[in-house]
This record gives sequence, structure tokens and C-alpha cells, in this order.
Amino acid sequence: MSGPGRPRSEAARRAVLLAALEIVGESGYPALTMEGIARRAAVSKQTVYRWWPSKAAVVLEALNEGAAEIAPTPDGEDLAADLRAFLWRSVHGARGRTARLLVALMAEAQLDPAFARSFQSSFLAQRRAVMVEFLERARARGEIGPDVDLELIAELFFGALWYRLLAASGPIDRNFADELTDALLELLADRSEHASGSEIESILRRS
Amino acid sequence: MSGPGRPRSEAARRAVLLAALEIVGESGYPALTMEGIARRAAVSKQTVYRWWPSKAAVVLEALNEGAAEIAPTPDGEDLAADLRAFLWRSVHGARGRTARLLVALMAEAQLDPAFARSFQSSFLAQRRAVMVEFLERARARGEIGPDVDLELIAELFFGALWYRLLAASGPIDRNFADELTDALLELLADRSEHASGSEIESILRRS
DNA sequence: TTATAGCAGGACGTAGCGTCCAGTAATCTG
DNA sequence: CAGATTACTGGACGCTACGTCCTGCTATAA
Repeated sequence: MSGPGRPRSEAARRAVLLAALEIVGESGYPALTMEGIARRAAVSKQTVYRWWPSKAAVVLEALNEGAAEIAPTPDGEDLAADLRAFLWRSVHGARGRTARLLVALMAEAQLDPAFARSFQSSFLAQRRAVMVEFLERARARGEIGPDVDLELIAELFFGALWYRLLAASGPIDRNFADELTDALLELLADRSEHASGSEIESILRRS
Repeated sequence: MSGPGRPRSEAARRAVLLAALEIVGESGYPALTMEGIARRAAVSKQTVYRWWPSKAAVVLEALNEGAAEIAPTPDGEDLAADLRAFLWRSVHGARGRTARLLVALMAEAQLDPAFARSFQSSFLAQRRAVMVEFLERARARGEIGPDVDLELIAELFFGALWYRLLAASGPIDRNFADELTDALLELLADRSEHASGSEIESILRRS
């Protein structure tokens, strides 16, 4: 398939990703530099710039590389149990070493518009989509009413999770996941009279 | 009051804060540097380092300077209306120029542990506390049941707001504030049987 | 008047930035 | 095999900001 010319070195690619992870693990993300990556990977600086525009791009690829084995979400027949499992998996996957990478990438996305686009589309939006699809399957089984905004539910969850990560407002543990599960289940229990009543009220109040 | 020696120059202080805001406004936060601040403020670099440890600290002080006139939250007798007003005020205050400052500071907090501490304690925790106190006053009036975790409510709100800011997942407008208001009101409507049932379930499920 | 603290102006070495070049290495096409 | 094409190395480049230091001057309190 690939045209003429020397093919890209897979060894160099892996060495770069590994070096980046090692440096972050040992010295923290702020200490990561393109020069340092090239040195540690024993690779020319030119090669690094050839394939990645910034250190954040390197880290994002390393992260996606490791997170390739995301097992699909198992759906049962009990929304409460399924959601609890789903949220716990998500919360559990945002701890320790991974947590440090996540917050660093989110920070970088705020400072680098080009990286922001790839991070938002190739990571954040993906995660939201997975959750929304999970909820839509439950709705198809009749476990969620038609009047609940599933996008909003997903945003409440990821918002709370990211807030804990970024604001260090509390532990990211099983209890946190359970509290969120209970709250979201309450919102998913579509008591339509109350819900539509509330919407009408808000419309009136706005005028 | 102050001991001997030349007093701190208020003119220099204001010049530094103003210069920082101007540079951010014109060229964006990433273009802000300590050297640039000193140049623009026509102030010695030494003076800047004398009073602020980092550019983020300068911006945080400038932000707090401008946000000094935060009017106290008016409590009425209707939780729904009060909460709607409260959330809208908060959402409205996180837009435009201020939004750019906020995301930059949050980003910096992830990369600079020393700044993270001051940002979390002197800003994020403050905002949460104001909201929790607002909710506690409503609870004291009997508008919120005793079994609702007000800290969690506040975290859901700020989480969603910050997520919109950082992930650019949607517009930060009146409709967004209203959706959040409706969702939180639903959670604040303490239907205790349902809630405690859910908690018991979660305890059983954990064992 | 003297001690004390703040400010201006500039110099310093360090380090990463992002780009460029010349030379070498690996692969496809004819 | 020969030539075209692309990738990788190694080093160099100017640039900019970093954070610290020094000298001399200025403004206030005791």
C-alpha cells in the first residue's frame, strides 16, 4: 500500500511513546519536553517533530495506545446495576497514573487550540458518546422514559468526574461512583408529570 | 502599621495587574510571560517576582480584584426561583473574557502544584461554599429535606459548568442554566423512600 | 540621621523552542 | 540493478523566557 521510500520506523514510534510515559512518571508532565523525549528515546529531534506537533500529542497517542483494550460495556436487564457498573468502570479508569495524564492533557488543551480540537474530538466526545449509547440501549429496552435528556445526564457525570480530577475536591473512589449512580438514577426515573411541569414553569418564568 | 522601609508601590501593583489583563486580552494567556508583564507595566522584572511567584498568580489576583463586587445572593421564599437565579448568575459570570481567564487558571493549576493550592482554596472552594450555604439556608426554611447531600449537588453543578468551559461541549447560555436548574430541583425534591431504598440497594450490591 | 525595604535597570547562565541542513539508510518502481 | 522517494541521524542555528543576582537610587519609620 505505502508508496516508495523508507517506511516509518515502528521502533522509533514506540520508543518515543515509551520515553514520554517514563518521563511523566518520573518527573511529572511539566518536566516533559520535546527535547527530553528525543534524548531519552535515542531518536532525532527531527523525527519527533516529524510525527507529533507537540508533547501533548505524544502523550495522547500513548494514552490511546494503552486504552485500546477497553472492553465493551456489558448490558444486563437492570438499569440500576448496569449504570452502577458503567460508572464505576469509568471512575476507576480515571485514577492513579492515568489520572495524572488526563489532567495534564486537559490542561494542555486549554493552552493549545490545535491540540484542543483533537483532544475534544478524539477523546472527550468519544467517552460521552459511549455513555449516551449505553443509555439509549437502556431506553430501547424501556428502562428510561422518552423525556430524559441523555446528553445532559452524560454531561453531569463527566462534569462531576472531571471536576474531582481537576479541582481535587474529594476522593475518586467507589463511594463517589455510587453517589453519582444514585443521583443519575433519580434523574432517569422519568416521572413525567413532575418533569414536564417543571419545564412549563421554567418557560413561564423566563417570560 | 507597616515597619520601616519604603512602602510597596500601589501604582506598580496596579500596573502589573492591568498589563497582565491587557496581554491576555490581546494575545491570549499562553503569550503571557513574566518578562512581558514587566515590560508592559514599565516595571522591573524583579518587582514582579518580588510579589508574585508566577504569571498565574498575577492573573488570579487580577481576577479577584475585578470580582470583588459579587453581590450577595438574594434569598426569596421560592427555592425553584432562587436556585434558578443563583445558577444563572454563576453561569453568566463564566462567559466571555472571564471564561478565558478561568480556563487558563484551571489549566495552570494542573501544571503548577503550588498555584493549584491557592487556586483551589481561594477560588474553587469559595464558590462551592457560597452555593452550599445558599442551599443550607433553603433547607433551614424547610424547602429541602435533610437527606440530600448538598455538597454533591454543588459538585454536580460546578462540574457541569466547568466541563462546558473546558471541554467546549456546548453553549454556556440561559438554556444550559435552566436545564441544570431543573435537574438539581429534581434531586432536591427529597422523596425519602425512594432515596433510602436506593442507598440500601447500593450497600447490598457492594458486599 | 540612620536603618530598612522597595524599585529600576541590566547582566547572567540555562534550557527549550522550532527549524534547517548534510549525510546516511531503507524501501518501491521500472 | 539503478534511480526515485521517503525516513532517520546528528548537529547547528537564532530566539525567547526562565529565575537569580548586583548596583545604585528612593521613600518611609524610628
